[in-house]
Amino acid sequence: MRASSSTRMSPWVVTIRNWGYSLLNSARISSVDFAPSTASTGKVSDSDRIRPIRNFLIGASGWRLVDCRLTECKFTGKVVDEKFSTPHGFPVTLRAMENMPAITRFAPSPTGYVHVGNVRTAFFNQLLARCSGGRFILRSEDTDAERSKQEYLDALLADLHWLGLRWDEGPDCGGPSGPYCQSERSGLYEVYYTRLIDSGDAYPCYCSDQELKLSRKRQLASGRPPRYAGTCRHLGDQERADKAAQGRVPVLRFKVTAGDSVTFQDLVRGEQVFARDDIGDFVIRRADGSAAFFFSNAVDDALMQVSHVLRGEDHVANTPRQILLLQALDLSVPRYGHFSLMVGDDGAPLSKRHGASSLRELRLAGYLPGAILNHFLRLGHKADIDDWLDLDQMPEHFNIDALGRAPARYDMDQLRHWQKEAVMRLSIAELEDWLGDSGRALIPPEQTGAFLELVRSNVLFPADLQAWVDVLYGDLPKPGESEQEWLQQAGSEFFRAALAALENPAATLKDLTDAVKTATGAKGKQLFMPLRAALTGRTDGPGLQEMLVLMSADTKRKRLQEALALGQKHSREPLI
RNA sequence: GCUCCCUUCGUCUAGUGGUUAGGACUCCGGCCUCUCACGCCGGCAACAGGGGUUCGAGCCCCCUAGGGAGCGCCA
Repeated sequence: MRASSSTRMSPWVVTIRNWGYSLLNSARISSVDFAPSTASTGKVSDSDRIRPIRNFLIGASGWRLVDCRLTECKFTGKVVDEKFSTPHGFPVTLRAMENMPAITRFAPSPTGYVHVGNVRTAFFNQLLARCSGGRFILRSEDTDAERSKQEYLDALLADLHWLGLRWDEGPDCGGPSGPYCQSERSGLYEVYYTRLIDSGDAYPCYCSDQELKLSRKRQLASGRPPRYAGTCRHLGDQERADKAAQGRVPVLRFKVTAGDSVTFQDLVRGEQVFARDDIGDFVIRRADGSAAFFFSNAVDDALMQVSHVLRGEDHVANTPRQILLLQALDLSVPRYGHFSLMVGDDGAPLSKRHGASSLRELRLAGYLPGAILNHFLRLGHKADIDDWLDLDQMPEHFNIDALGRAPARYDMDQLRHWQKEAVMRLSIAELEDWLGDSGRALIPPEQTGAFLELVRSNVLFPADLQAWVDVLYGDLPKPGESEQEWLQQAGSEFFRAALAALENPAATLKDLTDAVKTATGAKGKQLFMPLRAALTGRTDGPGLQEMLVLMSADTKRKRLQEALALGQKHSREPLI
């Protein structure tokens, strides 16, 4: 969904909080809406936006104002602050944020089926792009030739597509900044390696795996954090030649020189400060010549003009490295935002034992895209409404400021709730897909629609639907305990009477109950439950009359006969 | 080991010094109803603990506990 910011001018919402000692003053002004009066003239300047609000505030002289913020915008753009004082001398800050299109990306490694945590990342990035009228890019980070597989990339694209996500640029659809697989971009990286080497920001490192491990161990043992010791930093040409002559193949390391700390404004966590001493020199090109994550990820973001990098918390500490790298290369630095990771229902990191951890598994289990999306929209993110949202409505309810900093538990109860909602919104055609060939074969075509409408509120997954197909058109499973109880309680007279009423194939539920009532005197639950149990094999489900209409006379007769047989076998026949 | 981050009902969360701490899911009760579900109405249920600061703390500061992340030729 694309919305240009000029046509999408919803009223600005101003929240005003008052401040004072008196309880009489403790009421809260909720919010005030301002329709931008100059919207029709096209471009609206910031001062035009702020003026009516300021006039209002000054007019509201009964209030002591501390802070007044414009919160209409969905994400942080250019921030315009205007400070002034009320007649009471309290300072007021107006903060207007100008909407800017965000170019976002999702950059997975195709080393397996896409994990639900990554799916949420992709989803949030798409929402951020859509809510600002920007672009969403999909980039495959397949630099690890060992683990990356084409089949996983195909599966990833298919699964995300199934979910309903759409990207404007990607490996399957191309785009202006291609190629979109890093394995095909190595040529592009050469110029940047060279630039870093020439500027002295990168150097070859000949340390072996063992040497590095040993060094790390030593540092750890002496209570210091494990960092690259800088062994190869100051190697002279001769030393390098010697190492090379020994057959050592160097990696390329980025040099993090001592200096001021690296600072950036995180979109969700606020200011982040990292001491340069805490960042060791890191590898940007492996011995086999392939690009390391820090490098290719950051360089590609810049080359693809990504404006906002929204990713999981696990990348926070990577960010200063990437910023340093981009600055050294004189490439543009995107805004970064790190939201909390998703954890299992026990608070531990998501893993196999928490059940479905890949999107593929959820899909196979029968979960619907809308259910997953509605759940994710509210996991670690506060949507401004609790009701169901269609995918195309979601961008306007996404807010980067509403992203959480605390880990969010992935809760199946909540997912099931959204699944229920999703099933209720399925079209008949979509429900029909759930039937499968075996189900379709059993149902008379003219009844399909009525059947699906009838049972949908009792269905969560395709298997449930299949069960109802069997109830109405197929064979019943062995009756459960509570069903048996009802059948035995009713006795044979009960079912003989029902069977007699079925002589008329068009007999309604009322016809049946009338006949049984007359014969046995049963009423209420004693009357209906045995009938339900006998005819459907279960004590729950849609309206019995509605089901009877769809069932064939044969089926009904057969089931009553079975109930009769069971009743005769088990019940104590009346002595008279 | 070191650095950083997080902690409000069982769960997802609202909350930016004065709130009867709000909503959603789950659960329970009621209505509807032949049953279950749907729907509607209602209920249970939380500020991790301890110290400060303040007239007043869920919100600010410190400590403790618990959880998470990072410190790779993984991404």
